[in-house]
Amino acid sequence: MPKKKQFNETEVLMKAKELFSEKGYNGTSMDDLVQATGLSRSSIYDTFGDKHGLFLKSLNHYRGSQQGDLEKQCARTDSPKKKIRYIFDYTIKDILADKECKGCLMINVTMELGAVDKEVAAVAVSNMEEMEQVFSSLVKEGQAKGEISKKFTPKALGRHLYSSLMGLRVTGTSRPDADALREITKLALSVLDE
Amino acid sequence: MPKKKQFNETEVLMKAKELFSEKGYNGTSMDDLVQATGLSRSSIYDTFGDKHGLFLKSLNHYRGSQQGDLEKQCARTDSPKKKIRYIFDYTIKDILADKECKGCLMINVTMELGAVDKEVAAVAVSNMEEMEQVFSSLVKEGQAKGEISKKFTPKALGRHLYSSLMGLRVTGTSRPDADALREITKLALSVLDE
DNA sequence: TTTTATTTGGAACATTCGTTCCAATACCTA
DNA sequence: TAGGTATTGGAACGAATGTTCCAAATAAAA
Repeated sequence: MPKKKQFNETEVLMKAKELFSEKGYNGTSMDDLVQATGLSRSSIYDTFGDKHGLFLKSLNHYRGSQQGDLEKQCARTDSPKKKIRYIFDYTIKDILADKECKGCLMINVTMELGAVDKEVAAVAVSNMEEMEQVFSSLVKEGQAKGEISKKFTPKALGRHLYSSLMGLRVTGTSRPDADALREITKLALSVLDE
Repeated sequence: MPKKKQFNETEVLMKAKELFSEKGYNGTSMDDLVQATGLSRSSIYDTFGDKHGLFLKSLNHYRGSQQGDLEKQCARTDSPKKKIRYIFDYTIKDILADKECKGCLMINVTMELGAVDKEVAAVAVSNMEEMEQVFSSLVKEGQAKGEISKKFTPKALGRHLYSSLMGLRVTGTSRPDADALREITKLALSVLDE
């Protein structure tokens, strides 16, 4: 009996992500969202509750898609060390493909809202810990295989790698220079060698 | 003949910096600024032009004070390598002293506004290049003295160090854990050794 | 003390904000 | 095809936004 929704929720979340990335949370108005998504206020409020609800859904969807990209890169090889390298390489590609320099939604809103929006802060921490865990697991594997130096613990290296990846994104958003980003990656990953 | 200004412009810029850091540019209202600074709208508009003008002055003042802190740390020793270490140590202290987790104004607004505010983007790039230059000069000196490994060029190390410092700030703002930040610093600086 | 230039407080402005509401529409089921 | 339910568009809301304006207050100079 009910009429089906005329839009694809995922597409809406992706368009919202674009807007929030470019203009920030507070810089994006409901009008912007209505225009960009093409649907009406009623539909947005009915589906997502309010602006903050849409934003959080958009943020979580972005997080999921990032994780998907990451797994895709890891699937390209069996070598833990190469997986790490592929993650960094992919991030560089991602930065360079972002012509408007919108940056990474997760980092952007953590910096914009982290101090005042506890929900956002919690998502950021959760994401960070998850990423550190991913890296430290890869390091552990790599060390067992003899690919990665045992000079530092997996935990320390996991933290270092994630922190370096964030630094790369911040640097790359301000100055999307391929050579510089590759150089930074090279040095960040050099602690895995020898 | 003229009546003197009843307030200290620097103090106003510092209070504005606190607000912009905590709530972001778009999240900070003129009302917030009036309340926090204690002066009236007229005085703000007469002195700084408008909200954006006050914001830019506040951002540049913050940049200057950061540079001052940096020089202070460097003055503590003659060793270039130790200067670099002191900069990182001071940054960790700075992060841990920030109980509300407001973060670094420069990074925050670069992430919030970088894509839409060209003036902010330009300040961010200028700051980044200046910092990279500071680091690479220190590296060059350190390499000449034999304190720092010559495995990588000063330019590459300068970029790496600044990027790592940004990563440290992003990580530390979400999770201000002293041990983790020290560990990250240790690995970031390990490329200077041997 | 008087004059004068400047700052100051607070009211007022138009605009934009996020949100709500309702009538009209459109789809699915029977 | 007819009925009923959920979606949809757009008008409308009050609150908050950044900004302007002017009269009153004030400190320095004459």
